Amino acid sequence: MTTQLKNAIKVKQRSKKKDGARGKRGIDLQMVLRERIAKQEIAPGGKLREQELSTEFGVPRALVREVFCALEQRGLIERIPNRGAVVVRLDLSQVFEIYDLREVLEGLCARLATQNSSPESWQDMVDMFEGPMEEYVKRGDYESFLAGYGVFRRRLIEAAANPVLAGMLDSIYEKTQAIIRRIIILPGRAEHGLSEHRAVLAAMRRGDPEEAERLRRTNMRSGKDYLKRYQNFVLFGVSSQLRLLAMIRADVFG
Amino acid sequence: MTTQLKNAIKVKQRSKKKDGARGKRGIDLQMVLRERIAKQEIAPGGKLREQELSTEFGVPRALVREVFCALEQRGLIERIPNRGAVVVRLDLSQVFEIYDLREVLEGLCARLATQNSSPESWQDMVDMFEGPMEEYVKRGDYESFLAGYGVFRRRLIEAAANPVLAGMLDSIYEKTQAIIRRIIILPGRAEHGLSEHRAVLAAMRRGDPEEAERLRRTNMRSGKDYLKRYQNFVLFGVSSQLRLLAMIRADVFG
DNA sequence: GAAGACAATGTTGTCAACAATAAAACGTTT
DNA sequence: AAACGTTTTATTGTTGACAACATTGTCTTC
Repeated sequence: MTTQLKNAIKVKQRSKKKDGARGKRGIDLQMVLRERIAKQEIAPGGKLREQELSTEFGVPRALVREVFCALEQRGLIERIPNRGAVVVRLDLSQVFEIYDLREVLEGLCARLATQNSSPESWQDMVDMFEGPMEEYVKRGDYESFLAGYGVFRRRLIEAAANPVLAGMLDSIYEKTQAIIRRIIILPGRAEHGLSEHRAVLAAMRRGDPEEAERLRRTNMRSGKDYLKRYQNFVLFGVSSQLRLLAMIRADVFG
Repeated sequence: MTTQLKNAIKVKQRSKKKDGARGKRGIDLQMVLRERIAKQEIAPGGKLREQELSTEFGVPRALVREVFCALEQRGLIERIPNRGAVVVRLDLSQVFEIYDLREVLEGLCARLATQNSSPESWQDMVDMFEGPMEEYVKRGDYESFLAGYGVFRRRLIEAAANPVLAGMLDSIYEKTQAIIRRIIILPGRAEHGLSEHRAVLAAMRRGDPEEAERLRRTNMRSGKDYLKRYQNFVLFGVSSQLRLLAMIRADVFG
């Protein structure tokens, strides 16, 4: 019976190095596909063929299949019986539903983050939103703005220290990423968002969790309102850019 | 090219009947396993062998594998490289994390449900919580109480009409189900819960979404507080029943 | 008698071939 | 020329065998 104990020890020692190495390829493939879907490199409704991906990435078809299973659970693709996998097409109502969810989840995230960390630790974020981010908005450099926002968001999630919450936020954020890129170019949205983020950060900087949650929620809700207002232009994309410009003029000058 | 059109029409006609029939076996297996895990028929840390399930249910091993993938995504099992799948073991901190989530999600659910339905439609629930449920609590019939609560909860989710929210609530509820069965037997918890549910229902009955959300959140939070108070007894189960009884006496008479 | 190497066993991961299905193309009939 | 049934093709779903791996038990050595 001593051998058993000994073996158990050996296992403990070995179990660490391999932990991360496993499904590596599978995770890689999943990440690539999630990115492609988020950036709409594969259009909504587009097909994903098993063999195609299998050969492209040099992984067994069974692995592609598993990745499909994971993506299906995340709600990014839909698998129909003998027809294969297609990227899900978000309709308007679903987007609003997701915004309702983001409202409460991001709110909770802000509250937890404020509770779990010292007020001073947010100073660098305050600085970022005072300086660089303001520049990005003025210049219309939305990519940099989004990148900065991404950093802020990840800091919040990390500080909240709630893995399940983190998973949920990830899974719905990637669904709306395509939409966000269209909202942010709307007239005044970036400026509005900037000041809202500053308000949230101010509450966090002074260590007020409840207020941070409340402000984050109104932030999300205003994003939803923007979407509601300009929904036609956001959803039907490039074809309506001209009409959008006309509407902006009417909105600003009218 | 007319043939193409014709075929397309044929497809539309046929596509309905088969939609639900597909992954039926897979979904079946998934449901069975989720139930077993929720009811702790498979203990936390227990192994799930692919071949074993494959033969037991008469399904191909690949299907078992897919189900495992889905369960892993839901966070019910964990798959380690070449060792197989084990039921995840919830530690205390995770349970509290999940309660934070339930607080905001069930709150949102109550708000949406109130917004989307007429106040009168909740009358039957009010009646249930006034009459039968009170009886169950008095008799200590916790199974019936839980069943009634389950009905209420499903009505809320259905009325909220937000599929993504529904999915999230399901996925975290089944994780806590085992815990809930231990909380409800705590001194005074069922009575407390009953009056809180009544308060939520009253707000819904008079069509006040914000108040319904607020009350539902305090309801969840009080559940969390109960858990925090009696955590030692809840987590370590039967072995501490005697100590629990002693504590109840101290709590009630002391 | 304990420590380490080594083979034995069972389980998962991978792969390739086959069957089932659905969409499309084709040909026939009216 | 349109409607219908049949065949063809492409793709997924399934099956079984095999390889890789981890764990356990045994054996040798000190």
